[in-house]
Amino acid sequence: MVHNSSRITIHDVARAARVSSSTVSRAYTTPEIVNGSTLSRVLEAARRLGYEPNRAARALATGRTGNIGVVVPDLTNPFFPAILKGAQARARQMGWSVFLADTEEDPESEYELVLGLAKQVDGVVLCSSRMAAHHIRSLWGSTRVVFLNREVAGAPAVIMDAAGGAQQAADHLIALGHRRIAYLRGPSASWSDRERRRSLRASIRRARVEIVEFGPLAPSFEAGIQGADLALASGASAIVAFNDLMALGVLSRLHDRKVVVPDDVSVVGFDDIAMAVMTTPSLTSVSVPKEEAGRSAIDLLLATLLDEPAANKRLPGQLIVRGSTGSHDSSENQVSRR
Amino acid sequence: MVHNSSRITIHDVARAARVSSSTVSRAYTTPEIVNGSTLSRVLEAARRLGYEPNRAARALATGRTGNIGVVVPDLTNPFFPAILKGAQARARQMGWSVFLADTEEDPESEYELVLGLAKQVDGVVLCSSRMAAHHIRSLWGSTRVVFLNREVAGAPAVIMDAAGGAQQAADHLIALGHRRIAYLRGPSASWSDRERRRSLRASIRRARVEIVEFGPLAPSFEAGIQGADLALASGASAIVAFNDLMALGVLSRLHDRKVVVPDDVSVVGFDDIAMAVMTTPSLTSVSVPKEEAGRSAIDLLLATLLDEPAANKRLPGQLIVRGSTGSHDSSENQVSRR
DNA sequence: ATGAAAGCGCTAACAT
DNA sequence: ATGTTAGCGCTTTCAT
Repeated sequence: MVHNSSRITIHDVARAARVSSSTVSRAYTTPEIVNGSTLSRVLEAARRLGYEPNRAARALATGRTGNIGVVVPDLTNPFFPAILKGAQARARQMGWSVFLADTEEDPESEYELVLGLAKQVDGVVLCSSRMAAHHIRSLWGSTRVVFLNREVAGAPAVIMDAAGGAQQAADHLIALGHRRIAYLRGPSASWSDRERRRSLRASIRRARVEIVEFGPLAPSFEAGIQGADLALASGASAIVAFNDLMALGVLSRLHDRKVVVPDDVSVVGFDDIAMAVMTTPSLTSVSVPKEEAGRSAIDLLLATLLDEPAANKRLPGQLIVRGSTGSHDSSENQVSRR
Repeated sequence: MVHNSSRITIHDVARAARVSSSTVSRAYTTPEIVNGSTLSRVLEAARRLGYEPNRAARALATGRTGNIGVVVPDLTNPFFPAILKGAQARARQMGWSVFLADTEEDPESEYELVLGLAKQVDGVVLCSSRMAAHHIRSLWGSTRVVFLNREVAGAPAVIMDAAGGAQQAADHLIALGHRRIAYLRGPSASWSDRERRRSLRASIRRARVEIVEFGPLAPSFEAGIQGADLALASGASAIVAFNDLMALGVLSRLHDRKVVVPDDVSVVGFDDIAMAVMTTPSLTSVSVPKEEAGRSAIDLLLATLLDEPAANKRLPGQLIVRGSTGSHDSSENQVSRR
């Protein structure tokens, strides 16, 4: 019976504070233009009554929801919860709520999903988006979009320097003496995958090594198992996997196949386990600041939403944050990884 | 400039279909009471114009948001993303959106958070809630609540038979010959932890074993490391950890301390890795259907929201789904784990 | 079965 | 600096 939520309205507060409802409204939206004493009177009354603005009403009146969406390919991939955690925390801190969506690694449903989300949010963060380019373009009219770990011409993005990581991994393996390195690819629609392949191939020019690629593969534990077999069959002595989940699959498979010859096989994943050398199971982790990335994405999105200049800025570490407008030469985007 | 979202309203559709806006509204909310031909005419017009009801307006008019909140202690704990994934998928499938919140394992902020969420959602799913009992009670007036892995008298809940799992683990270890078993406790506010301790202690009566407890500890990898040291110092030959994350920490620590004596130490965690025996690193996983649990929680919540009887029902496997009203004797709640 | 009209709680011109 | 007035887009009596 009792609609206990948001029971008391702006009018109740107005009455209690002996002002009009507009003043109460202003006290919340533009406190700087209301008289100091009236302001405190209103706020006090609101506090006393336990008033909280009704989000739906506000959304209807302003056209802004106060919500943002975060879209990930697969929540089960440990890479994304960390990002999501950072994003959610920051959003809340700024007074925004986050809607969550999991695309199940499907580019098509990612598009549908975001389209649906668009109606309930002011903007979305697309993490490791697999969306087709033309869909991305058609999205632009519906809502604000910030990408995380995907570069799209002219779109604001937070990226984790995938190329730099791959290069670092390759150098590491080459230094260990590996001359035939297998790369287990991720999803074909993955921007990070393209970057890593490019970077890996570039290392061929820097050293006498061979890169053998397998895939595209699903970014999963199971695919890692499969990839391990492929890689071993190819005679590679080192394996670079698209992400941690695959790397773990590789490790598991190597173990099952009793591949324990010291320094024989190295495995590298790209999330937390950036360096996982089989024979030294204490993993050297070159951890990417995922929560930080999530937070940055929110900051970038909010900047976009508040129509602040969204100035191009660079954050500490290997994160690259870019506004949508900046014309950036490529050297600017190559931030070395430390 | 162009507000591309939800541009066209119910009136546009009404005009196009030559009916009143009320009829259009009815076509969406109570199609059964509108004439078949008018209905299809309206729907067709809506489709043609690409009409989508405005959620904010609907929320304002009805008082229902169409959103539900899912609250977890820590997204970084791999246990929760899986649940969340299931929950989110089911919610979307039923036309609901999910708001996400991470409490950072803090009971106080969990309460504040849910209180905040309550205004934007029709109900919440509290996963492994650490909330104080009196806060839970005071919440009842604000929003509908369904618990996941926590029993609260009279509250609807989906639980994963923590006690049964612990018993199974203990029996397993006892069968292996262990006589001094360490239990690394989880957070003190955890219902699952209480259940497991209770169940573990019960095993003392079934066999001549000793249970030594350590904690409460944070449900983290780091705490697992710490716990491993404590357990080893106590002379225990088997370690049961509150959850997978801790178990992994234990495994890591044991490895670092070169505890590799065959059959010397066993480690058991409770999430995916229900049975992880050190000397047989291929983990025997008694996986709990986490996504299924998430889905069930949504189903239960929606049933509550739709004022359907929320009949007590039991799902396949070790999941126990309970409505809020059922007076259940304890034997009913003890569902054996398979 | 359908239409007319009031109103959900808030914001945003437009006065003053 | 504050009050008045119209809506925002939908649902929902109440008529018909």
